[in-house]
Amino acid sequence: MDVLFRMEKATAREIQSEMPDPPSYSAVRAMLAILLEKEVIKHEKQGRQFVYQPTVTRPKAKRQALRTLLRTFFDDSPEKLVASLLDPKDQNLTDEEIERIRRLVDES
Amino acid sequence: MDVLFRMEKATAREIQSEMPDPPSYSAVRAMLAILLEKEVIKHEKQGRQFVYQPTVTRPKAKRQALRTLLRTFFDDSPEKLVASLLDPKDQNLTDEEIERIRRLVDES
DNA sequence: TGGTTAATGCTAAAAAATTAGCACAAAGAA
DNA sequence: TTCTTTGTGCTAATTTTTTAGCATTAACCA
Repeated sequence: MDVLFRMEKATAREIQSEMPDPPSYSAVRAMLAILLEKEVIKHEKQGRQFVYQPTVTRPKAKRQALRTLLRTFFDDSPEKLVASLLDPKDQNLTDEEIERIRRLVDES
Repeated sequence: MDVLFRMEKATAREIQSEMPDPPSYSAVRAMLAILLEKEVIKHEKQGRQFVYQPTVTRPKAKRQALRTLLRTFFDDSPEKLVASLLDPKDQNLTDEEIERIRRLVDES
């Protein structure tokens, strides 16, 4: 699902190639069939092949992922998350990036 | 693993109770045995029962999770992540929280 | 056009995960 | 102490996932 959320749309082959420790092509297809059945993803025929994409919209998935991350690692504190972003131990932001973030926060 | 990262340590029973759509207690125990075998988690006896915890340190897992989130939903752009935090559509921060984030960014 | 490649539909087997449940032991309560 | 509760160690059965591989068909290319 991570691959699909990142790519938005992808074929079975593409999904497999983007997966870390990819299982066999058969396994990927079987999994996609399961996800289709659960209506977690949908597919549409594009020429000869199927293109898969998540059923949930990307913004919704994004909100959910953000919420889960906050809950799991940041005690539900957005501030702690930002602190992590700024911490050179966690991320490696350039001065320019930090400056852009500063402007962003100042504007709100 | 989300549960374990959030709780830091937990018994099989606790893990099960914190899981969304929890499987059977047997399944949880079986899964923990698999994770132990893969050395993804470790356990120590505490009185009569086992307390489980991830093998990877929390900071390391946190960094990894943050990187994955950035990659999956924010084009590897920390700025976009912060924008999402500030966007009332995504998160609902109080003015005070935003102010604290502003101070944080200004100080760095 | 004809041949090759590559995608899906299917099937069947193997591997892995999930489940229930029992024996045993330790902790706690009456 | 004795009884009850609760957690682990196991086992076995069921269910689910993973895998390989073949037939068929559509797209592509020389």
